[in-house]
Amino acid sequence: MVNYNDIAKLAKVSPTTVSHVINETRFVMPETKRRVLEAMKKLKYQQNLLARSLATGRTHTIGLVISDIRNPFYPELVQGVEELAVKNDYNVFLCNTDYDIEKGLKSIGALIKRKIDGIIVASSQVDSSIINQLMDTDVNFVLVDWGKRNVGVDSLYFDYRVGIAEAISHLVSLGHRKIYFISGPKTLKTAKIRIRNFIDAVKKHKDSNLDYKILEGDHKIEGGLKAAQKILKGKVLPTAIVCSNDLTAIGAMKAFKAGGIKVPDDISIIGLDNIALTEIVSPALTTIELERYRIGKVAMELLLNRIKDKKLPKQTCIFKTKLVIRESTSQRRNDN
Amino acid sequence: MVNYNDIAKLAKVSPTTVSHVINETRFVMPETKRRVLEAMKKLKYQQNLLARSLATGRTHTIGLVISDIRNPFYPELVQGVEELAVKNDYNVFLCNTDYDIEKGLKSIGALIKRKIDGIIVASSQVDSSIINQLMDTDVNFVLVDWGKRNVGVDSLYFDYRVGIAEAISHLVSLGHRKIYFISGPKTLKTAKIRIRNFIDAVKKHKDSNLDYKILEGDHKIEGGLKAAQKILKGKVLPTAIVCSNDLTAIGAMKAFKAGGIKVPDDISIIGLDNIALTEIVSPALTTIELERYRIGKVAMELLLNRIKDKKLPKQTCIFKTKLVIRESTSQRRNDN
DNA sequence: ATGAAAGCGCTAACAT
DNA sequence: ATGTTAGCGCTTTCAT
Repeated sequence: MVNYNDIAKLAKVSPTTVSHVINETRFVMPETKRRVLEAMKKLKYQQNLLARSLATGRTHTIGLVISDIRNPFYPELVQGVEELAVKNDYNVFLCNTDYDIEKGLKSIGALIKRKIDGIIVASSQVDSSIINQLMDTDVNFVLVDWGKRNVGVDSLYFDYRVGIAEAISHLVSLGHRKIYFISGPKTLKTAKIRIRNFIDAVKKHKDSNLDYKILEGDHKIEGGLKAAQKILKGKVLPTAIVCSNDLTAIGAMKAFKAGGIKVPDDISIIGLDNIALTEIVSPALTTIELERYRIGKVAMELLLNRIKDKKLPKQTCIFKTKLVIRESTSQRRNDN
Repeated sequence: MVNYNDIAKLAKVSPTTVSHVINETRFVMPETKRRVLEAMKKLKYQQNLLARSLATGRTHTIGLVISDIRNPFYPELVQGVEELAVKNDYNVFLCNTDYDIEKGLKSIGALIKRKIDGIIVASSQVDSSIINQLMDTDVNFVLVDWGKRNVGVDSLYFDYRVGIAEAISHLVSLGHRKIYFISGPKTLKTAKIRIRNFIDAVKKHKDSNLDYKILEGDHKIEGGLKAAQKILKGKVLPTAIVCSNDLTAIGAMKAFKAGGIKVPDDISIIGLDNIALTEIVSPALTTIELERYRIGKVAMELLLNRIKDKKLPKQTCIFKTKLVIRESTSQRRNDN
C-alpha cells in the first residue's frame, strides 16, 4: 500500500507537502506540486480515507436507517438522500431494520462505531429506546416521519391532515355520505395519526351528516383485501372508502372486483402515498401524494447543516400532502 | 472521546489488555477482565472501528453499486445483500449510478478510498472501463448480471434462455404462431442477450412455422406503450407478445386496453422479471421469474468467500429463470 | 498473565 | 515555501 512517505521520497519533499498538495490546503510551488502529482501517478496512489478520518474526526459518511427497502415507500426517499449525499462527497450506509426495533438499535450502534457523521432514521418503528440511544451518544441525527412531534430534535413530517381533508371534501362534493376508512396497523404511530386526521376531517363536515366507520388493515395488500371483504358482508355498503396507504387501497379494489362491485361506479376508493403503482392499476387510483424524494433530500440537507454546526437550533420540516385525483373516485350513484 | 488509555488507567491495566478483553484474543484473568469491563461501562466506551480498520487493514464494509433503487429490479437484490452482510457484521455502502458510467466510476473510486473489503457491482451499465478500474486496484469484487461471461471474475448471471424458451413453448402450445418481442434499449448488454434468447427459442420451433418480429422498447412503461401502439397500427396483429421486462409488458397492456384490444382474449402477453406489480395488474401478468433476492444473497456469499481467501478460484453462478403463468396468456382465438 | 512500544496512513500545529 | 513531529485509537509483536 503506497502512502505519503513513498510519494514524498519519490518527489523529494516531505509528507506534509504531499498532504498539502492533495488537499490544496496551503501554497506549494508549482514545480514542487508537479513533482508530487507525478509521483502519485507513477505510484498509482490511492488515498486512504480511513486514516484521514481518524486524524480529522470526520468520515464524510452517514447512515440511513429504514424499515424495508422492498416497501415502495422507501426507494425514492433513499434516492433523495443518496443523491444529495454524493453531491457533497458523502457515502451512505444503508440499514434495513426489517421492522424490528432490536435490529434498529443494533444498526445504529454499528453506525456510531463506524463514526458516521450523522444518521437519518426513517424507520417507521422508532420508539423511545431508539431516541435514547441517539441522544446518549450525541451523534448527529434526523428523524423522518416519526410519530411524535416537538421533542427538540431535527425532524421531518408529512402533514397528512391537509391531504386527508382534501380527500374527504372531494368525496363529499361527489355526493358521498357514507365513508369508511381502512387503517394501518395500530402499532404504527403514523397509522394512528392518519386515523385521527381522517376522523377530524369527517367531523369538519358535520353539516353534511357523514356516516363513517374504521376498519383495521396492515398497510399491505392482504389487509386491504380482507377489510374490504368484511365490508362486503355488511348490509349497507359505504359509497366511498379512504385507505391508510395505497397498498391497502389496491387490496380493497381487488376484493371489490372479485365481489362484482365496480370501482368507481359502485364505490369510490382513495389511497395514500402515491406510489408508482397507483398510475398503473386500473382504474388508476385517486390518492394522497407524499413527496418521498423531497423529504429524503431535505432530510439530508438538515443533516448536512447539523453536521456543519452542532449549535444550530433544531429544525422541524412539515411536508404538505395533497390529493391527486385519478379514476377511482366518481359521483355517487343515485340508487346507492 | 474515550479510548483504550482511559479505560486502561481506570482499570489499572495496560491498553493491550483492554484490547484483548474486547477482542477476546488472549487469556485475561477473570478479575482483570471484570475491572476492564466495568471501566468500559463506567466511561460509556464506544469502540472506534476506523482505528481498528486502519490497524488491521479490514473494514468489514462493502460497497453495493446499482443503477437506480427506484427501479423495481433492485430492492429485493439490495435486501438480499444487506441481510447477509449484517448477519456477518458487515455494513454496506449503497451507491446509485443513475445509469451513468461516469458516476459509476466515481462511486467505485470513492469506495476504494474508503477501503471497503469488497464491491458488488449490480449496475446494468457496466462496461470495460469499470472492469478495468476494478482490476487495476485489485479490490475484491463480484459482478451481478453483467452482459459478458467467462472473463475470470466472480460473477452471477440469470439464464434468461430457459425462461424465455418456456415462454415460447407455452405460447406455441396455446396455438400462437405470430409472436412479437418488445426489447429493452439495445445499449444494454442484458437486453441484447434477451433478444438473442428470444430468437433462439423461436428458431427451436421451426416446425410450427413461427412468425416473429422485434420492436425496441426502453425497459420502462412508456417504451412498452409506444411499441404496442406501433403494433396496433400494423395490418395483422400478432396473437402474442413477449416483453423484455415487466414494465414494458405493462405499458403494452395499457396501450392495448386503450385500443380496445383485450388481454388475453385478443392478444397474450408475457413479461420478464416477476416484479410485485405483475400480480396486481389485471389481468395478472404471465411472466418469467428472476430470483432477485437470492442473487443478491449469493452475490454477498461469493464476496465473503473472496474476502476470506483471495486465492480462491473465480466463481460463476447461473440462476435459472422460469415461467410463471398467470392470466395474461390464453388460447389463441380461432378467428385471429 | 500482562505490558511496552511500534506502526497503520493521515493531519495539523509549530518550526524554520 | 517547506519540514519536523506529535498525535488520531487501535492492533500486534516481542518482552517479561
